[in-house]
Amino acid sequence: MADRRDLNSRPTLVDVARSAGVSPMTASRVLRGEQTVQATAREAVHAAVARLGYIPNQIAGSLRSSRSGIISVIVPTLTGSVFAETIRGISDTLNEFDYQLMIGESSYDIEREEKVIAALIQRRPDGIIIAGVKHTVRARSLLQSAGIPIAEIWDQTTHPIDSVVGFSNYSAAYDITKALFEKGYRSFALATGPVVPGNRAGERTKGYEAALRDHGLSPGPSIVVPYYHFLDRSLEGGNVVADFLAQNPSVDCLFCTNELIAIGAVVVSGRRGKRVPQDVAIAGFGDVEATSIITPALTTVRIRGYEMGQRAAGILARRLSGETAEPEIIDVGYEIVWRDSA
Amino acid sequence: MADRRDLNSRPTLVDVARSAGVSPMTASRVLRGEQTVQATAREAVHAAVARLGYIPNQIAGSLRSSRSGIISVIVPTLTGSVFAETIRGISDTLNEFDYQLMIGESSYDIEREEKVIAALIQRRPDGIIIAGVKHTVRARSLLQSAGIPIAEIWDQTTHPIDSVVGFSNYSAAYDITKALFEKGYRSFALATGPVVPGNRAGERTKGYEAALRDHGLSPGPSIVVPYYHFLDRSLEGGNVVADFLAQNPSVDCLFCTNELIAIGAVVVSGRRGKRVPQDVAIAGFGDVEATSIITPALTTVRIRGYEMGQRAAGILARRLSGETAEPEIIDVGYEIVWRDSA
DNA sequence: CGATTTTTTGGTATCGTTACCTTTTAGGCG
DNA sequence: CGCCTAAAAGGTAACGATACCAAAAAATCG
Repeated sequence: MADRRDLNSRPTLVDVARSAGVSPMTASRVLRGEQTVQATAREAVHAAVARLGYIPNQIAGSLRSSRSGIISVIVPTLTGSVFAETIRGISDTLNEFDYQLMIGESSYDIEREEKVIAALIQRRPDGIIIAGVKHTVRARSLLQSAGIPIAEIWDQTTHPIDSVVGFSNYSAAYDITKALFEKGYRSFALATGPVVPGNRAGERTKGYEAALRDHGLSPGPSIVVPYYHFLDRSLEGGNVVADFLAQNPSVDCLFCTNELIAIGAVVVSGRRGKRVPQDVAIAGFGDVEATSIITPALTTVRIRGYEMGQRAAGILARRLSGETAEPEIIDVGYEIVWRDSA
Repeated sequence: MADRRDLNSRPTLVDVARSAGVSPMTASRVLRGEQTVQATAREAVHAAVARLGYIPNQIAGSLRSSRSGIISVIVPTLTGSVFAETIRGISDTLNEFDYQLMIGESSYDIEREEKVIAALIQRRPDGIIIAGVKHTVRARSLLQSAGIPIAEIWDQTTHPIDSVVGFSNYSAAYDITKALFEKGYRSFALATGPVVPGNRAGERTKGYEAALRDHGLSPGPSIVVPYYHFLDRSLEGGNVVADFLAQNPSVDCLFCTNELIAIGAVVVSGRRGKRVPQDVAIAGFGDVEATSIITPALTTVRIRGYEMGQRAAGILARRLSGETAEPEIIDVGYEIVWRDSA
């Protein structure tokens, strides 16, 4: 006996309508929850749906209505909880509005980001949330001409594509560096992820350097940690930074532009017998959950990752429902959190 | 002046074809990389695409070809790195095959999981990867009748829906408990996430209890930590477990069915002056990155999360390319990792 | 109770691609 | 050089839903 599933494929809305004794349009209205259908017809349709095991084909619906119900999110990485928090914020908010999330990873590389954007736009998302404000020229133009609301997050910029929900990475780095100076540290060093002018690590580095300059210090030694070493099981990033500190024994305060680097540095330094903050103070940037479990606990800049996701998703949802029409620029700020490492 | 974007909307493949002086079918072939098009035509199409800024509408393509290029993934949570590793494995593998990821969160709730499955299936994914083997009846039937390859991961089962890539949570818990017994511990306690018969926490609990029984011990006291406290910034889960340990001072070995609970327990216990493992040994389950940064480092069961994602994605990709037709059952195993906490 | 308005329902065309089949063109060969 | 086969290009219809408009049914009213 032949396989049923191959012969008669999935039922369509037309099958449901026929089985319910109504027109396809009426069935469609019932399934979309329109309130203009008589109770009897409505029940007949629901019964037919159950009887046939009908599952709407949203691809067809999307094509006709040009609404896909998809929001695309592009983040540098899914590793670690830095952006996971943001994605949770987006996801929690979007669930209320029946949008689905489609996630792309740019791997901290704007060329790759461009490819990801191109791939995602072909799926005609109703909106895009993208981490960062630094993109390739073509990526910008792809986003701009997509004709959908865009929210750039995790940064501020004077030239937004559309809406922005972020904070000033420059100011945050400036402020914590200044605060560390005021606390008495004088010999600074920097550990950062790869710097490209305009990216987050770059902005933070500039803020750090400006704060030192404004207080009469020159930027101390610095080290770049590749992103895939930010925090791996082997603590390779931490080792690299600890080596760097060993080579620069006069440094009394290490600022890390990235929380995962700071965590690695604290843990490895501690294991090598360096006392934090007595021998060297360490400050981070980001305040992820893992920060709370290490000893000493990390002095850092708290970033509102979940909130940025939530608000960006809210902006898109409101734009898409027609509730608002204007782009929004939101600064969620940041907060310096003093703990034990500096 | 009216907004251009509203008047002349996006160019379509027909526009590209006209502009290139070929038929839509030829243009379509070029864009899909079919090798049966003459070089001159191919170049003309590419030129037209660039000229018009054409972006393919994959929704239309999907409808016609009934291939969406989407793989749906359903995980209990995006929080923490437990499933993030798996998602990375999936994402890395899928990128090679031009599939996009669509992620749903079930929040450790099979009723919610059912809703998520229903929502995702309407988008007609080409395959589904789902964490866990315990589903509602309707969820199972939805998955089964979807007519697409399914991979259940993170578990083993005697009644797979289709393919399975996992390990035996029961055996893993049994083995580590037995090993702890052999190390000399005699007074056990359990900290677990919510247990539902058949879920991962339940299987691990059963393995733990069976091992104790087989060695002549009765299961000691136990405590359930709600999943949203697994590891939050406030270490609430850790506090709850530390309180529990304080009330049960005779316990010499705590087994946690969840790595995040174990991390919280180790950190909070340490801060409260309890010596681990001298006063109480603690063992975890999962071996996430955060495990490597706490003191004492955690004795645990290493789970191959990344590998499970990779292999599940590989299975689907091979099924979809027609390379294989049969479901695969893969046991990726596990490994007991002795560190300092037990 | 008939005319008019309002509410429900239905018919038709269409979204933008690609499957499938046919026609045209190029290539191979005695 | 013509015939036959293979390769390339094109025409048409269809995927399954919904937008839009028209028709039918029900409700309202003088």
